[in-house]
Amino acid sequence: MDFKLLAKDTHSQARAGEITTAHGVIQTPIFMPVGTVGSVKAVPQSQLHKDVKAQIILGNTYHLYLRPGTDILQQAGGLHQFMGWDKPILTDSGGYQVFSLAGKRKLSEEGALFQSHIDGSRHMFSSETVMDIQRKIGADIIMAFDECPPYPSDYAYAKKSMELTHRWLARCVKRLAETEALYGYEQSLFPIIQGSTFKDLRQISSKFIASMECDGNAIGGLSVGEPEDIMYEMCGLCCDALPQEKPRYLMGVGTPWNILECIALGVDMFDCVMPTRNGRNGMLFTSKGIINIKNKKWENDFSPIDEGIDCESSNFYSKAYLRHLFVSNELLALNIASVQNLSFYLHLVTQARQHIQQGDFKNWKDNIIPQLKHRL
RNA sequence: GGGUAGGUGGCCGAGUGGUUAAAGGCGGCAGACUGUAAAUCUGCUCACUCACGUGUACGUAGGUUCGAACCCUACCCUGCCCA
Repeated sequence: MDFKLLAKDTHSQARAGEITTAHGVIQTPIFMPVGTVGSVKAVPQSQLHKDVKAQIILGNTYHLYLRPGTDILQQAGGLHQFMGWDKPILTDSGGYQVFSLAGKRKLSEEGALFQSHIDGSRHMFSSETVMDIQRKIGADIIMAFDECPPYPSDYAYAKKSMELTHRWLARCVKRLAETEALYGYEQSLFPIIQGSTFKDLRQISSKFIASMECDGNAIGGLSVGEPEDIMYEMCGLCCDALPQEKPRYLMGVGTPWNILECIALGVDMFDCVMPTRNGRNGMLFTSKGIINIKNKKWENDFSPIDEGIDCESSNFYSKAYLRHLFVSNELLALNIASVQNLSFYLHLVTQARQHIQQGDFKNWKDNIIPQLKHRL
């Protein structure tokens, strides 16, 4: 994997760059749609290409391991082949499931003992198993196994958890070095900064993560319920401590304005379930603001969903029609809303990139954010 | 004409003397959702009042009772069966 820094904003830390992987180029800053189980929910691969213009998508190690399982993925020749996606893929390690499935797991030095949310069966996830599974999935970018502590966490717990994540990281790096890619192309490991909302822990973690000299670095443990300003503070602090010449990935963030603010702090990559999940629940992100399409006020609004972006379904279908599909529980609603939101997110980061290259990103961002937050 | 079952809030449907402004579902109106256990979850949904509360409500009209959606009488209406 290769990262080229192409431009820097004049009044912020925002950067424009280019990541080159075995499956193609990613122009940063970038938003990566989440496709947990090998599917960006409700959106076919063809639309990810044509309408959303996704450059890279996410998969999840924990979920793919449980279903369809590594045997099937290996037989298919890896996740790219299996799902018919020839652009880059990033897999999360299952570290987030250590957090979100907290009730179904036991932590130890060795790793996390999970109870499957599907059938209750028990599975041990460790640095080694997670690296091996990600070899079999075959994503271009793979994530280190980490613990994502909840918010709020007390200092002692946050420190202990961070140190565990660091020890797990060392094991991930070692395991990856001892094994080979299965499908003939390189896989890059990204380590993850933790440290909850404590500045000194974030500093320590950033330094440690950077010292591993991986191809890129990730900021984890944010957007788990903490106030936005704390998230920005932690994010900025991590970015400042990370090397310039490597991509920075802020995991799980966020709203459109979160993304712009964090681009300004120096983040290059984002992922979030918000555009897809909230879309399926009737919340639309558009270039004019936020729409709850189930609300009665859209009943007879026959204007296009969002004319501000270059996406066929956003221009073709009306708000009134999409509302009708939601109210009628029609499956097409889920697709249109998800495609709208993802297209908007990708459009937003593309615009951000252009403004960074022009050097006026900060000004543009400050002007556009009130509009992004505006509820229509 | 005879018999029989039944008429409950926008709809369907529980409830058969007090704890019932009336279960539950649907429909309706809002809100939440941030490395996906999520096509999910949470409120509200008779009227007036910020609220305490008050007033109307279980086909209609009477009656019994301290007290009725629930018991009695008459009437109206609906489904089904027989002529």
